[in-house]
Amino acid sequence: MDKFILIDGNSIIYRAFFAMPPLTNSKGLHTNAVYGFTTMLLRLLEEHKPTHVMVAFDAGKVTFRHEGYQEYKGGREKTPPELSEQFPLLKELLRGFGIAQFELEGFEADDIIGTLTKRADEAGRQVLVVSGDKDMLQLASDHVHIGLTRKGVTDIELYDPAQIKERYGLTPLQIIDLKGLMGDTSDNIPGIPGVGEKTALKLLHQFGTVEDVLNGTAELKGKMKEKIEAHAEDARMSKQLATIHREVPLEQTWEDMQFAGLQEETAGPALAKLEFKSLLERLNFSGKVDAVEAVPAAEVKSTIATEETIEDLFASLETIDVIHVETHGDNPHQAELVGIALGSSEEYIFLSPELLQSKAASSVRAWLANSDEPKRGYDLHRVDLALHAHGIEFAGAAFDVQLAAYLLDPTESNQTISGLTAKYGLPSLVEDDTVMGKGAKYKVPEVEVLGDFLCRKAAAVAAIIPLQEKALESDEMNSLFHELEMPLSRILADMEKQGIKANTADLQALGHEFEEQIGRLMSEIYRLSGTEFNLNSPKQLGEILFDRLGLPVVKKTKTGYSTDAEVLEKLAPYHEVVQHILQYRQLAKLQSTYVEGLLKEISPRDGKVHTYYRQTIAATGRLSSQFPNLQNIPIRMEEGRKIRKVFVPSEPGWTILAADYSQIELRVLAHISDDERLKEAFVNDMDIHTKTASDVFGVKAEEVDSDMRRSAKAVNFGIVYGISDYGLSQNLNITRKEAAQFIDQYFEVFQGVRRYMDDIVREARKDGYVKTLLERRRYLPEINASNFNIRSFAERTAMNTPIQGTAADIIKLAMVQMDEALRERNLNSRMLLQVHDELVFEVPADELETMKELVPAVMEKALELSVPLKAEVSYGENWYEAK
DNA sequence: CGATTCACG
DNA sequence: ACGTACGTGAATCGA
Repeated sequence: MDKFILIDGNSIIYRAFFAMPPLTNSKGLHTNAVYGFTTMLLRLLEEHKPTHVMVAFDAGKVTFRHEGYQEYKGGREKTPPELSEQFPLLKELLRGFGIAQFELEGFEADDIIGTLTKRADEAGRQVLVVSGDKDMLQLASDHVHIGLTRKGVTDIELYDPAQIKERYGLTPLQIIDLKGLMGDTSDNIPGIPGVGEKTALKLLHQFGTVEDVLNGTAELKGKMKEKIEAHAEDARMSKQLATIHREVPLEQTWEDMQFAGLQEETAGPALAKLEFKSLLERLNFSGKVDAVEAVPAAEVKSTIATEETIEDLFASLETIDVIHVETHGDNPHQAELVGIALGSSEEYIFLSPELLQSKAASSVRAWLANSDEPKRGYDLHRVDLALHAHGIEFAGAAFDVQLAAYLLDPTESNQTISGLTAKYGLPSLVEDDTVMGKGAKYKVPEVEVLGDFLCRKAAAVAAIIPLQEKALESDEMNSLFHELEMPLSRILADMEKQGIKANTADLQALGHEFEEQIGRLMSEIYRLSGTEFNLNSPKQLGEILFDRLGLPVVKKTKTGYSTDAEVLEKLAPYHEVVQHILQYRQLAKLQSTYVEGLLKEISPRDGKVHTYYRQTIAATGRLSSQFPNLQNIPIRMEEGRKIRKVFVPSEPGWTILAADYSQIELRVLAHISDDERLKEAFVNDMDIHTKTASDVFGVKAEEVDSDMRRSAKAVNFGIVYGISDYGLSQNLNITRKEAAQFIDQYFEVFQGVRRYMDDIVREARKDGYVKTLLERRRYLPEINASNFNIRSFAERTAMNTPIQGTAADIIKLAMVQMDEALRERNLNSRMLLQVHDELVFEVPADELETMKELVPAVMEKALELSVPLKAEVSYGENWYEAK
């Protein structure tokens, strides 16, 4: 016999949300309510083995109930965004489960269920209704049983008419009268004030219905009588509101609810996507996305090559397009090679580093170096550098799984191969740590284990690729990936291998200068504070300044007194020592990070520093630089700027040439906001801060003084960062109110910018992500957070990311085009560094004139915007001179 | 290993 | 009322 289960979706997900502790997936999406719902659902399916299941949802904001009573559900708190974002997740999961979902514009879930149960009564079908709402009891009959959640969601109490009688002494229909008298605060149904469940039950036992109670008030006396007579109309209306509508125009039929049991192929991926690992296990589902495409780990064929077998093995592989090179060590220029696996789909061979270096593997090395042999793998940029460091050339990177993962979600922190197999529901991979250990315990296992492990990694990469290709296609990032990031990855590797020459002797000399000054400052500070202590310890410094010297506390940190530069500036007038501490801090930073730090990074082999650009870190699409960081070499302060003198050309007679974009972020903003005033400023190549000041303060450009320009500059920065009055007030040291006025005036003038800021936040709320001009995306799961701070942060990010990210897109384009231009013209000049809006080259004397024109020209036409891009070029004997 | 500070765009 | 400007990496201290 058929068994039907009808679930009140809204009611249950609400219950689940408040019953479950907070739970978020790796993307930051809340999943606790869906989780609670799912556990309840699975239990129902197991216990009742239904043949038909349906989940009903409310649809539309205004229901017919509002027509008679505007305040219906009025007092109710707005659905928390942490819950709202779970509705789409639940609906997708139900699709994966093959469970019908009904909704009807203008009606609530209980009306749909009311209608279906009436039909069930008429047709004699056995139905179970599941809800968290007691109102549902009014639907009970011999055919219709009601399951109400009890504490939490998985515990369900079943009611038939007999049990309702036992519990309340009422018939199912009298449940409506009960609510008519009591009301319901959660739905803003008034009822009769002062009448709770006890009184209402007594009245109903005595009279029967609301109408009978109202007609029979003569039999009552005292306060009770007065209250009921005064609120008779409320009671009638409340009863009406509590009555479930049982005749809605529902087109779906019983057939539409058929449930054939959970299918692993669809339910598994749905659960995997939500990261409900415990439920996958409970159901014994692997959670793989597609049984056909997935490579069962057990089927990977791995062969360990030896000097004797490598030639034959290599030749016997039909196609080789996947490689996995395992390296060890953070700095790819110094990384050890652990092993290499190559092959395709399910068949791989493994080579030890020794074998790869040996004469026997020369054809493998030739294949690696051949750019016409496309290679797909994980973090090929690192592979390229690590192999290069061991004298093995690498070319032909065609698909980098890490880079694709970064584009698909640049904030994903676990972009490892095993993280990706989990994300895509592929057969799981043993963690690196498990096989090799980590930190001091790191140990390469014996070759059989290692070879098998690396071949499995390669097979996992092969399985991930088609899924990423699909995702890149649907997110419209094919061109960004294949035409920008992949080519750039090779260019970065070239720049890093090339390196930039650093003059060790000059750097050491500078270090001696700093050393001397630091020594003087230290003794002076100790003398003035009357004691010796560890100046590098903010904790000890705080004790000296605030406890011993009694200076006023300006700001505190989580752990104690704050002693940062901003605080010290404010303390300077109180005590002579503070100025010295500021100077000490500055020099100590230069000494430890830029002199000592840089000296450690100069390669003894070629006297150069080889940084490593990370292409998959910054959430906005920027690069970052490590070992050493060459994107934060001092420039703002003269003492620090001297560090730049040690960066020199690597060939005698050559020149360092640098070109930087002028105001690229504000130009990007002018383009994407389409603000007429801002565009006009750039079309006419005006000084943007002066222009902003003159517009905002309403004075002529000539009348803008340095203070006004400074304020305007701060506002422009604020705009790019996603402005807030608080941030601006901090920066300009003015009150929040004044800052707010500034911002208002700015938006009054630059109305297109205001519109952009409003639109982009709205877009982020709607889509859950923002995009750059080249379709790079960044998800902002916190854009709907209820916490003000968290939400505000996401809103500023929504405003800033398209600007910073598009600027990053543009300079990356310029780098790819610059690389082509150098090749086309057979130039020997080399691109060495990128510093977000600046490119640094070394240029032979006979190419200087060409490069002075070429570099800015390429940068300026990298991407056409509605305003011109401007690049300014300079050159000299070292990086300091190229200013 | 987290917190603090500070260098850059 | 809420209390942060956006994006990074490196050095140092101290639990």
